[in-house]
Amino acid sequence: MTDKKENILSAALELFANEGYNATSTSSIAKKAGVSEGLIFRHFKNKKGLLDALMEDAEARIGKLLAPVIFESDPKKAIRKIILLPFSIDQAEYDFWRLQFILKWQKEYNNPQKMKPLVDKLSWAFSELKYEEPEEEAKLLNMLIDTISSGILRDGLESQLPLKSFLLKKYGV
Amino acid sequence: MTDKKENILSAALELFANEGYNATSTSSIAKKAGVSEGLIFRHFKNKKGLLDALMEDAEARIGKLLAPVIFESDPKKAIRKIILLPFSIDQAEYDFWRLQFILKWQKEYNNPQKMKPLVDKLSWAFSELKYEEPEEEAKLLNMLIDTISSGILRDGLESQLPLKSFLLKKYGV
Amino acid sequence: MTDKKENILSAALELFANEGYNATSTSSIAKKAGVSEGLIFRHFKNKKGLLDALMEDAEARIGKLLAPVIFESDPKKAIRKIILLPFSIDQAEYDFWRLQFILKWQKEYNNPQKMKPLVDKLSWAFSELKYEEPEEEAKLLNMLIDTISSGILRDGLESQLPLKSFLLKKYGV
Amino acid sequence: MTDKKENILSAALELFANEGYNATSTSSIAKKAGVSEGLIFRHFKNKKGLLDALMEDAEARIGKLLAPVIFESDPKKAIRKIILLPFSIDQAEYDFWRLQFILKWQKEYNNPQKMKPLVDKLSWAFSELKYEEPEEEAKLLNMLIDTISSGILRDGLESQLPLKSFLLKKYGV
DNA sequence: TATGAATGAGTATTCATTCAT
DNA sequence: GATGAATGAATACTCATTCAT
Repeated sequence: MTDKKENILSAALELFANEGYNATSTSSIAKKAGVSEGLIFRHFKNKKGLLDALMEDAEARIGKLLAPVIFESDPKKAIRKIILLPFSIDQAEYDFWRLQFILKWQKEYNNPQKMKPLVDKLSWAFSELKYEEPEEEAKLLNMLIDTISSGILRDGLESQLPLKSFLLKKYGV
Repeated sequence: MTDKKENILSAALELFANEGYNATSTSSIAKKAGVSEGLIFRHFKNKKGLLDALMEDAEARIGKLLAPVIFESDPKKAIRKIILLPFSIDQAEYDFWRLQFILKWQKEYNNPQKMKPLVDKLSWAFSELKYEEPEEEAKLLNMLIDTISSGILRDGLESQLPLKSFLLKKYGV
Repeated sequence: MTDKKENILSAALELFANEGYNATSTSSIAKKAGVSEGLIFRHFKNKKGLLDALMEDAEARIGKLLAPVIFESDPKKAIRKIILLPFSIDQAEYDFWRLQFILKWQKEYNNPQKMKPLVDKLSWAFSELKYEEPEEEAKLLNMLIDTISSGILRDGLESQLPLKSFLLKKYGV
Repeated sequence: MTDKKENILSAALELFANEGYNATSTSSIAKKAGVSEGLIFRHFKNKKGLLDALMEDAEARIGKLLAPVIFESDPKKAIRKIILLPFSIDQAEYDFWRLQFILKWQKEYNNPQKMKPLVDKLSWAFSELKYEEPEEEAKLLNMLIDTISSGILRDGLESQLPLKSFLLKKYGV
């Protein structure tokens, strides 16, 4: 991938994540990326194609994020790692994750299955730990993770920090 | 408030909630409301003024929703009522609530304090019930309510229904 | 029809007829018409809609042109009038007719039937005059009219003038 | 001439003839020719240069077409051959001829003299056959040839076929 | 109050063309 | 000779907004 193409992608990510997809003009992307506006359309079919490219990246990134969790064989450690996930989001990736959350509200991009592996892992862990309704427990914790993440992305890490130790204690992990 | 003004407001609500604020043109609002485009600007300073009007409505509506909960004096019943809140959202108000959730991602409209009374009430209830860390418990449950609500608005009521009895049982209410 | 709408139509006619449809930009039309570019799209769905509006006008104009010929009951006089048609095109209507001829080469607008009434009239006239193959004669003369017209529109009236008396003599009218 | 250059020329011919010069983008030519867009500009100064190249070809082709007619020493046979010309256009050359006719409406390329040799030959033939006004007769027949040709190119060979024998009979050739 | 004509800045996208490789 | 990245101006069209009526 050429330099300029990457510039476009990262400029678009930043703008989409902070201004919203519709509020971001291709001209502003070009300006921020330091390229001509035309170049965007040589590399991507159209504005939506640019968003799609960003979202394909996403799948890979999500996989990479979840890997160390999925392969944890100790259920308690797994739960612990999962609880810690949102608190360890790299600031450099805030834009990326913000975009994911924003797009959940765009029908076309809302995919509740995206976090399936995580819920499955939690389900397994709670089952190992003899919880009565492991699946529901998993869904619940997953939801908390989700909301904490969005809280961090919107209001900053500190806003959610108190919940960290509280959750770890609550789940005894 | 005249008929036409109300038409504009409800057309705008529907479109903002489903297409997004930026993706909605004033001309599409006018068409859906059955009025001339000019009239929108007679009633509202500009497009943003229309959104603001919608959001002022919001505060009143939220108050009305929370009232029966806030005045509940039995802590268990209060928690129960709060858990049941998202499951009782009137379908006719989906658009309204969708818009609230979407706008959380727009810096200007993100106001984490909006649900403060609810968190306070939960805090009080958990305190009454001698929970060790009532404030954190309150935050947590509030978050769950939040995520369940957004799940319902995005994926439909049924998608979240299993959590209802599970939560009630979990909190023993 | 408002003034400005008419301005747009006549500017478009002039430009389409002289530069060609594709070579004419909506911005040049707006400039020539002395209106904002946006106004074009309020009055006409799009650039093609503007062309279509021009072409609807056309049908009426063609009708008006042919009327005095169609109702001529003397066959010789009919033929004479028809031969004289191209030589009497009002200079003010050159653009209009140029456009008709240019568009013949655009599949969508090529309609060989447009001049049907004229061919029919000629057919009748030659039949009255006991020509052996009146239909073929009609087609032939119609073709000559057509080519003379396009010659006049392209190279000016004088370029075709010698043919006038020659044709009248040839057909004895 | 290299393969690729020829590819470009024939792709351009096809597109110019069917979509029009302005409606044809250099990118579409490149795609159809199976070459890079840049190559077009290595072989031709610019888009117009490509059209010019096509038109230079034209002169040669017209010459080749007229040769057997010009050297016919029998006046009747000459007229016959000329009448038959449009009916013998090779289908493979339709695009080429369509382009000639379309460009007649573009001032820069309109050249009424292009068919001069043919008119001269007809003039000579009618003169030999003692027609009263051989020059006007020649112009007339040339016009018919012209219109028949354009009719064939637009509406197909069959549309003009009935005129063939009619004309031959009419001119007794 | 309500309309609808009108605007000018802005939109995504396409265009012909250049240039380093 | 040939490519493909890159450009900047132009394109058709949309937008929020104003204003005379």
